[in-house]
Formats: sequence, C-alpha cells, structure tokens
Amino acid sequence: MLKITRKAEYALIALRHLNGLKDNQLATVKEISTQYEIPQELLAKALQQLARAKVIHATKGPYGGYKLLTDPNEINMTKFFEILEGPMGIMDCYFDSDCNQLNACNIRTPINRINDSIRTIFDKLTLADITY
Amino acid sequence: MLKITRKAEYALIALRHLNGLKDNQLATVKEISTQYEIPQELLAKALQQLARAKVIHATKGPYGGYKLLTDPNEINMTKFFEILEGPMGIMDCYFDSDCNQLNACNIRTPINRINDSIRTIFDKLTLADITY
DNA sequence: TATATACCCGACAAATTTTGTCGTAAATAG
DNA sequence: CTATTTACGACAAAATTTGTCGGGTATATA
Repeated sequence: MLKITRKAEYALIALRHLNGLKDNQLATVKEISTQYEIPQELLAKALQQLARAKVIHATKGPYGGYKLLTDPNEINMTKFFEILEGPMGIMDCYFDSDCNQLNACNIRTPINRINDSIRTIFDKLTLADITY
Repeated sequence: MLKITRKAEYALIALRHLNGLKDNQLATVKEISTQYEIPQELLAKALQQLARAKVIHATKGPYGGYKLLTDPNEINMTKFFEILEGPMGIMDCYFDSDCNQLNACNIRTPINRINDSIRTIFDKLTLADITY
C-alpha cells in the first residue's frame, strides 16, 4: 500500500530539478532523463500531464523545455499525485460510492477517517517541502 | 497511490467482525465471506496470514473458526498492512537501499520524511480505532 | 522556406501485481 | 469414520504499471 508509481517518482525528481533552475532557465525531458537515468518517454508523459494541469510550463522548439509555473509552495502533494495517479483514496468507495458488492460493509466510516488524515498530510506538503 | 489491496480490505472487514464477537465466540471464513459477500478463498488466505502472525487465533475442525488473539488496541495498522501487503513505504528504496538506477536520485531524503509521517499515522492507529 | 529541436498524444506491448480458484492436506468434534 | 474447518501451494485470469513506438504540432534559426 501507499506505494507511488514510477511515473510519479520520475515526475517528482523532475519537479525538484526544475525547482533548482535559475530564473528563466528551462530543462528538457532529454536532459532530465539522461541525468537521472529515467526512461525518456515515460518521463515525457508525466511532464505532459503536469503541463496540462498548469503545474509546469512547456516551451516548444529549439531551446525549449520546461519550467515551474507556480510557486513551489503552491504545489501540494495531493494535487500532484492526483494529477499523475488519479483520485487518492485507500479504497475506491471514498470516491465512487456505488459499491454494491459490500452493502454490508462495516468499515466505510473508519476507512474514510483514515483517508482524511492521510489527505491532510499531503495537502499540507508542498513541493517546497520536498525541495528541503 | 496509497490504495489498499482487496485482500487487506477483506481482512479489515473480518477483523472488525471478529472484534464484535462475544467472548469465546468464533467466526468461520464461510460465515464472514457470506455475510459480507467476499470471495471465500481470498479471505481465507488473508486470515491465514493473520493467524500465522498471531493477530488472530484459529481453531480447526467442526465448531472451529477464528477469534482475535490480541487486544484490539495492540493491533496497529502498520503491522496489519505489513503482514498482508509487505513493507509499507511509498518507494522501495525506503527498505531496499540498493537502488543503482537512480544513483543521482534527488528525492530520497524528502521521500523518507514523507514515509515517516505516514507510518506515524498508521503506527498510532489501532484496530480499536477502526472499530469506532 | 527548410531543418532541427522539443513538446504532444494515442495506441500498443511487456512486465508486474492483484485477484480469484483449485486441489490436497491436516486437525478435530461427534 | 465422516463432516467440518483451517493450511497452503500452485495456478489462471484480470488489472495495472511500465515502457516503447509512430506519428503529430510548434518554433527558433539559417
């Protein structure tokens, strides 16, 4: 449980890298994937998702690349993980409540309490915290 | 991320069920799987793992079944999940530190901090909390 | 305008993990 | 002896993750 996917891991590495850039400097997927030995295509996809979600900004063409779009303090980890991995809940019924299989389910309420406490941690955790 | 497996989910339902039994009463896999509409064999395996780990106690033969072995306050969720799902860390390198792929990894330290805070939550959470 | 660079995106294959099933064994109550 | 119930490993099916490929689009520069 609670393992993050490689894609998210790669994205986090990349975000931290972007966060270390000087103002107006860009980094390309190729650079990052080479430096950290990450499969280029997979990292590319992750960054595309983050770009779509406006967490980072993409510049196309030669001398293009990515940079952070928002303040590192604004990027919280709940958002980050939900962009890359979808809804973050320890059971699906936290989001989809049409679970007919367990209509006699006896753990829904406590499970939701656990979910809430974990989400609270990730809500408070920003990219800035990851950076140091 | 942080989704629990069905097996763990089923086990949690069963544990809560066992916790509701009167003293010296037992519940069989069959009963539980029927009542909560859970695949019997899968639940059986989960309970076998918990029995091996001495969280519950098994009685074989007719009129047999399972009951809790320890005080619900003693069963913490870190232990519970690690019995059923193995080491609980958001990245494998929290446990296996022989990751040669990312020797330039820039997120190990912050990732471990995150791990620790999640583990703290689960350490403090017992079956008694799940029960209410 | 042509070219090289870099992001964009969907479809696909391979690998891994999860989920569920089956057969057999061992213990035990009656 | 028989029916019940746990124990356990092997296996198959399903789902998910991981990685690859082949096309796009945008753009800086010559």
